[in-house]
Amino acid sequence: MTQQTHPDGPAREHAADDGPAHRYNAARADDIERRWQSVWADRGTFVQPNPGEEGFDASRPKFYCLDMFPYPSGAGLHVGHPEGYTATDIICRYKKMSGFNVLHPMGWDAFGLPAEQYAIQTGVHPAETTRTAIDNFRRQLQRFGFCYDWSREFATIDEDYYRWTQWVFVKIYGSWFDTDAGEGAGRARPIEELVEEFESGKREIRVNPDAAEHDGQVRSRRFGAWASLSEDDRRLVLDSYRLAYLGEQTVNWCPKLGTALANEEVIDGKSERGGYPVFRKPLRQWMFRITAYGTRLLDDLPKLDWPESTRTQQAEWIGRSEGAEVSFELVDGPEGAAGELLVYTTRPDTLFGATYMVVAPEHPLIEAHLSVGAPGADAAELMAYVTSARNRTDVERQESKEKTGVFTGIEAINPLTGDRIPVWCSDYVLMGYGSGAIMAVPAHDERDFEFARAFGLPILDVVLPRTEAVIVRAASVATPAERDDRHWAAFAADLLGLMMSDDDAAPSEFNDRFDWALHLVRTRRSSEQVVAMQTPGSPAADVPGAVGMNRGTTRVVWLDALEELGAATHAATEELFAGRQRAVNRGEAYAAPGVAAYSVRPAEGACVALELDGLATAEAKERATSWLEDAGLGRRKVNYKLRDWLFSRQRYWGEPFPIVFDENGHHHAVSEDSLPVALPALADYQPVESDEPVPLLGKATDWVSTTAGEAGVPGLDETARVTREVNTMPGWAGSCWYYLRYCSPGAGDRFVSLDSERYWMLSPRPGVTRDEALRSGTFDETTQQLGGVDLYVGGAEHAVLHLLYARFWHKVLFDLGEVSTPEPFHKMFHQGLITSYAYQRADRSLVPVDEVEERDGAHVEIATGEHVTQITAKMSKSLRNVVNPDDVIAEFGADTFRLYEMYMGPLEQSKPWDTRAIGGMYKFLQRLWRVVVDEQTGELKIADATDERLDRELHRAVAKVGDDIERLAFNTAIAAMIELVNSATQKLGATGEGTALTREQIEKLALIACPFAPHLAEEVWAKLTAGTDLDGTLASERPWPGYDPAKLVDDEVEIAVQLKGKVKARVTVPANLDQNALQEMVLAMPEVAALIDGLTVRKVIAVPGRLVNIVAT
RNA sequence: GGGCCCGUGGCGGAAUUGGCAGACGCGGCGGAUUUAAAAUCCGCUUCUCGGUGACGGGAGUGAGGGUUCGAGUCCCUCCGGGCCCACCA
Repeated sequence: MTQQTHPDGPAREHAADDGPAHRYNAARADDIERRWQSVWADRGTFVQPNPGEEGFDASRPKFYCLDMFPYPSGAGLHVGHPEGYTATDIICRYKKMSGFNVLHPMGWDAFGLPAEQYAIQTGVHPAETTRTAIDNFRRQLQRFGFCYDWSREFATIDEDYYRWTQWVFVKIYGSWFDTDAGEGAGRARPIEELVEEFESGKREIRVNPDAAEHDGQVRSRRFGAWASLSEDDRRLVLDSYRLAYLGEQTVNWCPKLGTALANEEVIDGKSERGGYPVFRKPLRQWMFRITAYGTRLLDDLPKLDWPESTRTQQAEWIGRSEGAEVSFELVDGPEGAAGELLVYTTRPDTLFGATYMVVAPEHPLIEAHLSVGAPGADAAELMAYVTSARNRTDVERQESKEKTGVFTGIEAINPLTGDRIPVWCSDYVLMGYGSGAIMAVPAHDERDFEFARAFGLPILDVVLPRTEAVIVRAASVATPAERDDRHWAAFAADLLGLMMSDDDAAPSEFNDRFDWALHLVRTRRSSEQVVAMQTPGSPAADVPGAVGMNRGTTRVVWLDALEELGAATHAATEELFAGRQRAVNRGEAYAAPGVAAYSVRPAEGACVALELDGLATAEAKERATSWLEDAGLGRRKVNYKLRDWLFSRQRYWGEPFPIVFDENGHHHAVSEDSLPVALPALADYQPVESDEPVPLLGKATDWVSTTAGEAGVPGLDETARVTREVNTMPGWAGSCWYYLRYCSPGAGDRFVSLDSERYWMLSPRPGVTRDEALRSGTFDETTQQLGGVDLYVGGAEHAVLHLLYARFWHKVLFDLGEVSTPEPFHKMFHQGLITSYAYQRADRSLVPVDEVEERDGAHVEIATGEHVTQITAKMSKSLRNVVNPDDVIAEFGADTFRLYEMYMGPLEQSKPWDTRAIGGMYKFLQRLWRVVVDEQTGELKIADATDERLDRELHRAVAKVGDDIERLAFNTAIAAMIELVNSATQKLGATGEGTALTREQIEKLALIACPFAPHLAEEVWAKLTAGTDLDGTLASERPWPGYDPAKLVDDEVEIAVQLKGKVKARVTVPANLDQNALQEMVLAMPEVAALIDGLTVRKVIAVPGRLVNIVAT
């Protein structure tokens, strides 16, 4: 007998059994669920009025709970969608029952590449396929009985919505980032204010020095009075400040998708969508100056209640680093080019060791140099290298980390050593970061080291590794006893351990720190920081006098030190004792006594001497930077990995830009009241696969070519010919602000109504009244919270995409006074992935689930009989383990589905789908039903008398379910209800015909079950209240039930009696005993006395309610 | 290569603050009911040793060590798995 075990195996028969007339089964569930869903819809149960609207209750606190709105695809909902949606549904229902005004909306993220790709495949217009998909998604979501306020539904493709998306773009376009405003952190201001500052002379007229799209030459240009400037010059300056600008930059170009992509959309050098190759290509595109917000996006992260991993990911993506920009003088630089090469470094302290320089293939210096024939280099070779680097995809660039490069023929001068150093060209330097050029310090940078080794460039040590530094120093101070062969290793290792510890008490200067460590080692004081190494068998234990740090570094330090001092280098140690010098690389020598972290060579020809000897890295960096600034050779600089956000796509299915170009090619924003710029209905939306961007909207020639009057461009003559921008916005645009629109989806005069936005987004926090929060502006100093959506649930895959983009838009809107909070999402939660079982052969290849069966408890591939191992994998078509929610609902009902997904495990964890386990939840609901409903008659089964034990369990369940919902632990909440129902079932007796719960108890049970299985709960509630005062009320509208705290504690508790930590007995004692009384009572008990008979009691630990631990020997 | 997270029965998981490990569910085994089956209800189900049995002994949260009266939980090392980032100077 074999058994199918794969998840989507044959339908389970028990789900469709006949049974008694009123049994809870799939047919009944279907009937109940559809009936209550239409009742909720008809009554508008989950319609939440806004402030000022009829039915709005201002006395209630608010709760804004947001789901990531889905991207409606043709495939319909998969089982991952309802996981997060059920979780928020439970919370919202609970919050509503607990007296909150709950905003819980749903809508559709409907513009974007996949819909367009799908349309191209099927030949059906994306507008049509998307609408069909939305209808299907809505039907599926409504079948779950989710408590969305459907009156707030919208799709990002609605003209009424994207009109405002375009409006936000115009706002950002019309803004600049004033780095001096906003208490030093910077703030967006309207561009008109910048013009005023230029006109009045308050601000020097020059190109924005932080603008990534301009090189140093443009940046250093000087301009005359504003009134005297040409239109082109004014635009050059203003555009360099605009937060949305047209910039020629090296971008990610994906020929297969026929569009450019943002950095965030490129993963491992391939497009996030489709996995197609991506090239670097200079293109003129719409960009957002998100880099201007780098500091604020980073600084506000710790104030958010977000998963640590997501905050870390964003912080790393923003990638702030502090360093210096250093100018290197070029020897015989190309004509016309500035005679300097600017680099960015985080280690200005290693400037002594810069033995060559590298520029990116796209660096302007190369272009200029080639244009004059690249003297000093093989011009053909250089040209070939630059060309091939450009034609390589990112994948190809990353495939081999082997360093390639060409000497440019140019030389520069190291300002500290005065050495002439060569300038190379290599693609390991990226044009997009820093200045696209580096000073190479091969001794202390792994990449520079590899490059230097590959091309035979000099390597010069300038930072003495800590370990070496300590050992060298130790050798110079060691007493004869310490130099004793047996003690030397221990002595040096102890010093190392202390030097490398992160102890706060340790001095920061290398020399002081060394003395501190030396003192501790010599006095052998067992302070809190220093504990003896007690590991038997460890190397330390064999070394006399060993002292180690009880820290993570101990063992590492030890092994390092022993290796350092062991067989390999013992001879070198001997040399140190002899006071001989230690050679390093090119024959440079460290001074023997007093050697510390740094070794400095005299700076031949340098104007000022830079002394770094003995400094720790942080201090050396600081001193080097100051020196550079004093010498006029560089400046302090903060850099970000974050690049400006490429915002245009050459595709059809997206929001058109509200931008036109006049006959001079100047861009103009469309006026607010001319919005929306409607997407033209293109019949031919086939993309053109090309090496050059061919925006599809170009095909709509009538639409593209229009007049200023037609397009609604203020400041131009009505009849002036203008051309529309033919790029479209990326799929992210609509999701950047949808959570705001939900606050007032119908608002016609504003993107969101002021009052609604303030109410739903600016939450009063615990201890702060709403009025106080409003008065204090936006930031709540007391709780350090920034307001925003109270709970946002969605996948972790958006950590650096949607969640970063939305924060950026929100901050701009905040700066402009359009929204009241600096952050959009206060609390973020990621639901885990729902995976599925799959099977793996011995060679790790995968087998689809339907080709595997279970024989004698082992999984076997049917075709070959080969044993396979069960693993978990992402659901995929090829593994044939995708589960369709519609099928599951048809077989068990939505309540069972909801319960099952919530019961699988912690919400944030990824969990495998197990079709067999669904039956468990189905049976639970059947039992719950049977406990209160007579399966023969359909009448309620109401007990006359309260069973005290059962009542305690009920109160406990009420308390636990409420607590567990608050902390999003739905699995344990459900377990508590199962336990209660199981107890009640037992009370029914063997025949199942008895009664278990009183009317009041059934009420409570129905109410706590309501957030989880709302349809079943309503049905029970309706039966219960028929003919009473509450007739016609809904369970969903009732308050969350209370419980009696007195019923949570028992009079007596069973505690464990431990003897030396081992449980030896269990005794029952009164629950209210304090520690002393408990100890006395337990020790006096005969069974305990027997335990300790003949032993001496050394110590007794009594923990009331838990245990008594007796230490006796 | 770097960062983050996780290892608990045959499986999913529970143990909220360092205090009786394995709640609850799946699967499995046994029983009641039934002409029979399904469904339902009840019981058992970490491993191991001893005992016909009620029961008793021992071990046990990836491995090893540490702190503690007491460790799944805290610290260290190692092993295994997952996720994210990845030439960012």
